[in-house]
Amino acid sequence: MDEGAHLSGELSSREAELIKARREKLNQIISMGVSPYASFFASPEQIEYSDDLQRSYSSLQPGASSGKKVNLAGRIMAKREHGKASFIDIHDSTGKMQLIAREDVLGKEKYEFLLFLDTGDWIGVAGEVIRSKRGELSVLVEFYELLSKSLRPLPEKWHGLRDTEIKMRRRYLDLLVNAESRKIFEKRSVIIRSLRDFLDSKGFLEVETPILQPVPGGAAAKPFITHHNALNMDLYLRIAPELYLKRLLVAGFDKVYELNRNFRNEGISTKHNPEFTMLEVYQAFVDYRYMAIFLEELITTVLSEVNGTLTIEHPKGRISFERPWARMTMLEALRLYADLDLSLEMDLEELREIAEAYEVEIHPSAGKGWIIAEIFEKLVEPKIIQPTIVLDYPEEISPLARENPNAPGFTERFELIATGHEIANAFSELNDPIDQRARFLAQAEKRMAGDEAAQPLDEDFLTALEYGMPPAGGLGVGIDRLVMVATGCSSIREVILFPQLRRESQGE
RNA sequence: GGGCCAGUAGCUCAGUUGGCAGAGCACCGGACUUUUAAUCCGGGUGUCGGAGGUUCGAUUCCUCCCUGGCCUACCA
Repeated sequence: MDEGAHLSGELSSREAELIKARREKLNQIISMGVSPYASFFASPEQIEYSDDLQRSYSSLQPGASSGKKVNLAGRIMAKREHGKASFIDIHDSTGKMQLIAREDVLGKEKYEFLLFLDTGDWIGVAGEVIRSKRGELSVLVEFYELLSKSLRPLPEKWHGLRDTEIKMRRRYLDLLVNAESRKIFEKRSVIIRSLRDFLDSKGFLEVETPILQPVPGGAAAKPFITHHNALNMDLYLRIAPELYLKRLLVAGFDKVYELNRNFRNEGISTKHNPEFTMLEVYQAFVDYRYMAIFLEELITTVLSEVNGTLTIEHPKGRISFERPWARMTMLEALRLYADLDLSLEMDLEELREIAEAYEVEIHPSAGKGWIIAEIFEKLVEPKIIQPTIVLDYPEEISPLARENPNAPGFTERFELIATGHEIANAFSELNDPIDQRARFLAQAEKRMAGDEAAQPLDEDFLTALEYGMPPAGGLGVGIDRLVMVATGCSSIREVILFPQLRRESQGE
């Protein structure tokens, strides 16, 4: 026995008793010759949804009968027994519908069997749409069929399921009883559909590139490693699809995107899940300034569609995504938010001291650009609550971005920061194969110096670049983060259906 | 990795300055033909996260462990 007993299958006596009672009912049902797991109830087009019924019969008066017979299927969520007439709430995917069961309609035997069923059981019913005397739209049950017997008790109906551990480990229970949780994932679906619609309407091609990559590139992160037996080679779960999408630019696709799952073998937190969803978009012949406008349009379109407004009530305050968003360079942001005047002209030592003074830890191999970015991330990023385009990231930490001709040592790169987090990242893509090789070699030096996340040289990618990649803007949007912003959630686990958790302890 | 907080019935939560463990919902039995957190009557179902320790006695105090949350670090 261990702390996870209630989750890991060993049962305390109370739970065992509840389950035992339901199993006994199950046996009783079987012995009556009734299938507890019927294969089907009706064809899909014959089954109504509860919210459709609510709309269609909105004018039906209390106490009135519609004369219309419908089929409905759902899960029993509540029973109110009143002797010879009872009320049963069932939930389908769209919401709740009340069933009215009457002994004089069903006959004694069928009536009693219906009430013998438990909350959690799935049933299909047929009957007339009526409105009860108290005004609740209902189906007067004339026929029903048990579709699936539930063998475990549901969480409480009024408070729902609060325990965050059970919510995440048994997300189906959370979604089953907590409408707010369901709403988050419905919104997530709307967001993703809206992103696709937007990109498709702009003529982008949706593509799929390898998740198993021989060289994990396109971002600075530690990868998961796996092995292909037949080829006898190690492969990496991608940390980003970037280098493959750029190969497609070389190929001549000038507008491509991939909604992709990335995998990074790093810490788990309220902002990090080992696998997360990213949208990457590449468009030829544009630069990062264009991508900033593109991003504004993309995000505002999606937010309007999902929320009907560009204002979001967030734990960190009211956020407005009205355009145009603030724009500033990283150095300007450091001046504005941290009152720090930094530049690449300063000595490395001086920058190190400033970092130390603000308790910003830096990697021993970090150069000036990296240190400036570190200071920005620790001191400034959390303070940027309203959407802000932060421009010109140091070249040292941007090995795939084009250098900014107006700001030596910096690149044409921006991130969208909001609610104190990075939401999106974009640059004018580096398409010079000679420069790209040099950047990779600089990364290799960092790797030698102990920076595990430094980007490895991808010879095959360089070969592609040598054939000629058109100038292009690239954009990555963290979809989980975007959903967090759109739904006002402050933990990434709330917007991922099955977030990664520690394995349940097996006990001692 | 470090700090703080939490874990009590199937669920949501009280509580015990160390002395037989509590409520609501759910569940079981009964009444009820219009309820909707139905109501009424009766029933408490538990290894108080786990293992040790202190004690006449530990769910309560101590130590360690497990799991989760928040903060922090890491994730440039």
